Amino acid sequence: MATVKDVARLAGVSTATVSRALANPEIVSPSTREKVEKAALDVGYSPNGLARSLRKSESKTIVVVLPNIDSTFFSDVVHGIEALAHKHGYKLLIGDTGNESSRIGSYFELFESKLVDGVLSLSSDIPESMIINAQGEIKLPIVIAGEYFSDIAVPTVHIDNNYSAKKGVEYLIMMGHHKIACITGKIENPVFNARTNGYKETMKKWKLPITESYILESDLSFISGYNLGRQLLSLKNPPSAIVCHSDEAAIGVLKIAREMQVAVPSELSVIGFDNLALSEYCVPELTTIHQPRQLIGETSMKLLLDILSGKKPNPEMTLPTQLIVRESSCPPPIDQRLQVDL
Amino acid sequence: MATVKDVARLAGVSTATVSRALANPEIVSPSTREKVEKAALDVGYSPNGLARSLRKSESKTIVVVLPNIDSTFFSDVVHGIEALAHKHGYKLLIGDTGNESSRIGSYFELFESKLVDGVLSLSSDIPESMIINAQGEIKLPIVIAGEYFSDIAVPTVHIDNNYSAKKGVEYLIMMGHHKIACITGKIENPVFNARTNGYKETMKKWKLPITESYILESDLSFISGYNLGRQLLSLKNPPSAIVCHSDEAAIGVLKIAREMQVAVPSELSVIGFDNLALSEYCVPELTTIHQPRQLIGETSMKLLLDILSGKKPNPEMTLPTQLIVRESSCPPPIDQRLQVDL
DNA sequence: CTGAAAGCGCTTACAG
DNA sequence: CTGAAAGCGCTTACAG
Repeated sequence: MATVKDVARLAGVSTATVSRALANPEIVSPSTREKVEKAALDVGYSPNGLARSLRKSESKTIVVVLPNIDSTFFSDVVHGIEALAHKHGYKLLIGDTGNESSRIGSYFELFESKLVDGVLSLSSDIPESMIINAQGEIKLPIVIAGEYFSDIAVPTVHIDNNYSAKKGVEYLIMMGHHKIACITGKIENPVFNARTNGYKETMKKWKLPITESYILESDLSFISGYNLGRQLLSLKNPPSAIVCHSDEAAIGVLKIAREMQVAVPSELSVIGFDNLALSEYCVPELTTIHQPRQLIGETSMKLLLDILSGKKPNPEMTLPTQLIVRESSCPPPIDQRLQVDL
Repeated sequence: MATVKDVARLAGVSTATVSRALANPEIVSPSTREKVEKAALDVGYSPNGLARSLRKSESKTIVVVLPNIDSTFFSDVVHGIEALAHKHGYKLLIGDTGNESSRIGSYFELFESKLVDGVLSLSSDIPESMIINAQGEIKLPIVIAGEYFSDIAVPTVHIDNNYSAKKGVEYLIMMGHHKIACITGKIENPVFNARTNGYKETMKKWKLPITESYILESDLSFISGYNLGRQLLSLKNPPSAIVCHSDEAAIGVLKIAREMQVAVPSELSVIGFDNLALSEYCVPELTTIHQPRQLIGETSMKLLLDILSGKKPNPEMTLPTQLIVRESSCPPPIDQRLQVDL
C-alpha cells in the first residue's frame, strides 16, 4: 500500500506537505496542491486511518451498546443513531451484549483502548463503576438511551416510562376495566421497573387492588406473551384487560386469546407498547403506546456529538409518547364494568 | 493514560518485556511476569489498540455491509455474525447503506484505510470494481451473504433462491392454483431476480400463463404488500394465490384481504418468505419459506474467518430452506381449480 | 507556504 | 529470558 512517503517522493515535496495538501488544501499553494493530488491518485494512496487516529488521539468511532440487535425496537434506534453518526463522519461499532450484562464491560473498555471516542448505551443497567471514577466524575463520553438513576447526572435520553405506562392503564380504567393484568420485562431493568410502578400507582390511585398473580415478568417476546397470556386467562378470576410492555408480547397474548376463544376486544382488551410497524398489521390491530424510536437514536447521538465537541450537553431529555388507540381495546363486558366516580 | 513506558518504569524492565509479559506470559520468567502484571495494575494500564493495530497491521475488526438495519431479516443475520465474531475477538462495524448503493463504497474503503480486516456484505448488488482489481483478482478479504454472479469465484453464502421460490409456487399448483401472482423485491437485486425467475420457470413448466399484471416489484414492506395486494385483488381477474418474497409483504396482503373481505385461505392463498417469528403470530398464521438467518450469518463469518487466517475457503455455500405450511394456504375454490395431470 | 524532526504507543526481529 | 532499537504511517508544533 502506498503511504504519504510514496506520494511525497512522486510529488517532490515533504510528507508534511502531502499531509497538509490532503487535509487542508487551502493552506498550501495551488501548484503544490495539484502536484500532490495527482501523485496521490497515481500511486493509489489511501490514508492509514489507524496511524491518523493514533496521532490525533481520536478514532471517529463510537460503540453502540445494545442488549439485543434482534429486537426491532433496538434496530430502529440504531438506525436513528447511524443516520446522524454517518453525517458527522463517525463510524459505529456494534456492542451487542446478547442480554448478558457481563459483556457490557468489554465494550466500555474500547474507550480506554482508544478504539472508540465514546459510548452510546441502549442498555440502562450499567454498573456505576463503569461510568464514574473514584472522584465521582463521569470518566468517558457517554449517553444513555433509557432510564438511569444515579447521583451523577449522566446524560440520558428517554421517554417518561412511568407516565406512559400510566396513560395506558388509565385509559382502560376510564372505560370501566378494573381487572387489569400487566406483562412486563425484567424488573431489575429500570425501564420496566418504571413502567410497572406506573401500573401500580395508577391502580392504587383508583383504589383498585394490586393482585400479584396479575403482574408477570418476562423477556417480552412473542412466545412469552403467548405463554403468560395463557397463564392469565386460565386464572379462576381472569383479567378483562392486559397491558403488555412490548408489542411482541401483546401479539403473543392476541394469539393465545384466539386459541382459547376469548374474543378481543369484547371479552379481553390488550394494549402493547412501542408501536412497532407490525402492531398495525396484526388482528385485531393493536392499541399501543407509541415510542419515537428513531428520534431516540438521533437525539442520543446528537447529545454524544455535543459532548465529543466539548459542549455541555443537556443532562436529560425526555421525548414524548402517545397512546394509539386501535382495535384491541374497548370497555369490558357490562357485568365486569367498574363504575368510576369522576 | 498509562502506557507501556509507565509500566516498564514501575516494574523496572524494558517496554519490550512489558509487551511480552502481557501478550505471551509464558515466554518471560515467572518473577518478571509477576512484577509486570502488578505494575500494569498499579498504573491502571490499558493497551492502546490503535498503536497495536498499526504495528501489527490488523484491526481485528470487520465491517458488515447491510442494506437496512431496520429489517428483522438482516438483524437476525447480524446476530449470527456477531456471535461468532465475538468469540474470535473480532469487532463489528456497522455498514448500513440505507438502501442506497452509493454508500457501499465508503465501507469498502475502510479496508484500504486499515480500519477493518475484511468485509462481510449482506448487500449483493456490489459493483465488481470494488471487489476485483485490474488483474481480475479479489482484492480484499470478503464474503457475500446472498447471490453474486461473477466470473470470479467470490466466496458466497446463500440459499437457493430460485429453487426456494419454485417450491412455494409448485406447492400452490399442486393444490390446483393457476392464477398465482407474485410480489417481489427490486428486480435488479440478484436475490429477487432469482426468486422471480423461479416463479416464472415454474409457471412455464406447468404450462401456466405468465401475466405481467401478476408480477409486482416493491420494497417488500408491510405497506407495499398492503397496497400491491389491493391492486391485485382489484384486478378484473384477481389471483387465487399470491406468493410474496417477504413475510412483511405477505402480512400486508393479509390485511388488505381482510379489509376487502376476501377470505384467506378459502378465497385467497398467501405465501410469505423468510419465516420471521411474527409469521407464526399473524392471522391466519402464514405459510412461508424458512430461511436459516442466523446460520447464514454464522456461516458467512466462518468463511471470512477462514480467509483471514489464510485458509482457502469454500467458494460457495448453499444453505437449506424449507416450506412451512401454516394456515394461509389451501386449494382454491372448486370452480377455480386446475386439473393437473401428474 | 514549506521542510526537518519529533512523537503518538505499540511490537518484534536482532543480539546477547 | 531480556534490552536497545527500529519502525508501523501519520500529523503538527517549530523554524524558516
